[in-house]
Amino acid sequence: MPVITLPDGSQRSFENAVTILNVAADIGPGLAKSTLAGKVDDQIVDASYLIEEDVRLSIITDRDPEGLEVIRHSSAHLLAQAVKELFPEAQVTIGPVIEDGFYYDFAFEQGFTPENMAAIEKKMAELVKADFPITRQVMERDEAVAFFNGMGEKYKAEIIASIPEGQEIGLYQQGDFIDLCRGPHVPSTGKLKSFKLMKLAGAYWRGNSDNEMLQRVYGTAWANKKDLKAYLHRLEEAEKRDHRKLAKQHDLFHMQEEAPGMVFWHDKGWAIYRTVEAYVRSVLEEHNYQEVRTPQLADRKLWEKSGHWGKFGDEMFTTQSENREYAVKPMNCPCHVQIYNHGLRSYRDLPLRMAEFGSCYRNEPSGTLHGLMRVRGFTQDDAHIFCTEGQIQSEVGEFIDLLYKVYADFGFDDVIIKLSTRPENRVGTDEVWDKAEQALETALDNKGLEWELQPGEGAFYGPKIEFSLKDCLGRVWQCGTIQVDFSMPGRLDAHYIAEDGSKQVPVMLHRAILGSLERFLGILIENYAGAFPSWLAPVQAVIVNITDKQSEYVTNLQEKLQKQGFRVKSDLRNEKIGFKIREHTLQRVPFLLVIGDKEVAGESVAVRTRSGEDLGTMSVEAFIEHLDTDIAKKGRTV
RNA sequence: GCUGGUGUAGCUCAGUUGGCAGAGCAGCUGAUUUGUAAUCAGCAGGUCGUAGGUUCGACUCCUAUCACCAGCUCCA
Repeated sequence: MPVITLPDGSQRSFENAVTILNVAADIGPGLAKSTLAGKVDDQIVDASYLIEEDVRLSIITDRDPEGLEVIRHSSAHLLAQAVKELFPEAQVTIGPVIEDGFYYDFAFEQGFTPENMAAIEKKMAELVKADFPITRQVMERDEAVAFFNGMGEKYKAEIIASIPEGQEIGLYQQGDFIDLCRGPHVPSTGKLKSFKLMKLAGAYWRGNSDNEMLQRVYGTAWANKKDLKAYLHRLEEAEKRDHRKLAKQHDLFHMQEEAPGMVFWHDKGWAIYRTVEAYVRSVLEEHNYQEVRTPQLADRKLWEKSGHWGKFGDEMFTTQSENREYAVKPMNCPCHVQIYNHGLRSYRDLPLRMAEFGSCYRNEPSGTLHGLMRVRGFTQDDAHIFCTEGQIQSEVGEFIDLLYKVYADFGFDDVIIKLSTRPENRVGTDEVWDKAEQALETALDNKGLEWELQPGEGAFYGPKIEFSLKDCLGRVWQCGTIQVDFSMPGRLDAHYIAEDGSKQVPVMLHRAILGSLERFLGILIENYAGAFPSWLAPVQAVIVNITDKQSEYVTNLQEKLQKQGFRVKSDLRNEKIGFKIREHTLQRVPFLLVIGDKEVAGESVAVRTRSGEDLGTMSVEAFIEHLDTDIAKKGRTV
């Protein structure tokens, strides 16, 4: 005689065991109709789940986040059912829920075409209309393996075979389609109404590139048509912020076939780049970094000694001259050690912070190139801190503070932090790794930051913290990093004389705040959708005349502002004022200074912002003050 | 690198069954001297990514290749 406690604290008791659907029906027919699943003592289960004891229960409908998750999960199954009906020879594998949707991987030799996708989507709609009940049954593991093998579903059988022995296997059936699944699912296919197949892609079986490639179908699914439409609209809006699109519209940079993965910066894009670089340089000076410059090419022997050749040789560009083989530098660290090694270092010199806007080239696989985000030629705001083991903790702490200050200046506060720890293949003793990992972890925790652990993802020489930002479509790109390195200083013979006169090997911290300037600019462009705050804007103001009569005043004013260091252009074209305003507003110039006879007479400017706001007529000095204040704010939102 | 898709004017995109390569915007020329998001008229603009092939004839069909796009793998 179960007593069921509902979220509002009310209780219902039943004579016999009841399903969640029964309880919902007992509360009201409307609720029963919209019931998708239930949460029994914090565990999400099917609506058909039989309650036999006293429990706490929440009914889950499409209004609950958990309900949406169930919808997406069931949508993946619906997709699989549709595929199996249209292409019986395709084998099912896995179909998880992801952000905003789901996907399902199929083993299907001939591959799907876009036309197939349309047919599959149509079939899914038919299956929804048929409203098949979705039922759960349980099998023993070995029985389930035999069952799926019997159907020719060898991938499913393989998945089940990897589940620990003796465990029960949950199977879900809808129509003739049966799939292994931990569930839960919606009660029937008719509950799935707002979905859309989005894209088709290859994906390796079990995420391993040594395995065969499966066909992955991505879809999105929502509680209702309105949410689906809103999502598609959101996607469209996000795509308008794509930095590659904005680069064309705002004439920032371009790339072309002859130099894949390399950037041709146009003057407006380069103006932003230069501002960013100058800003970072000033920050480095404030924080006692020395700036250096090292060669683009170095003899292969250096890279062999540093370990790069052995591990990353495939991704290095090489060239030769007079029987010597050179490699274009993919990283700056070996070169920085060469500067460190020039002369005898004392413990008094440590920590020694050596920075470079290091121009690097890496021959990245063609399929990984992506606008400014993943390129072959890039510049890092790289630095290496040579220090003692005892200094690691404070150096890492200081770096994190610095990074957050810089990110805030650029208007970023949503930073994704990951800590990657010791991989299987590594150098150094466990004690040293313990210390290094502990140092990074403690530094993060001391700042009260939230971070995700990535076990085994560290570099072979030491653990690392990654700081990532998202692009317009929510894709995550690593920007900043700090890595502890116990290996390279020793390999490259770096030493210092300790307090007791002994010769010691320093620890090296690899660190970058922005990461690659190219990638960071890509993120910046998308973050601001091309409307840069005035400290970054390639053109901070455009002066426009109403008629030819004001040309001289405009030219003089432009010169005056340029002399004060502002990036100012004038537009003297014989066009109507509305036309000019439209053009410069679309170019997202922060301020437009309109000059007519009145302004000439009053030695003033009429100021209009790119958002269409009219700041009125003011003296030139007042505008300069306004612009100065705006620039000083940088990208900070508070 | 792998799977799928896409490549036509500076940009955004049409181009039927294989039969003379199109539009809008931008550009140029002229008129217009204009007060806060598009003034009007005219003129130009192309080896249809590249290389082969099929065909009387290829932007269109086939093969290869390069680049780009989405995803996977990778990312020191």
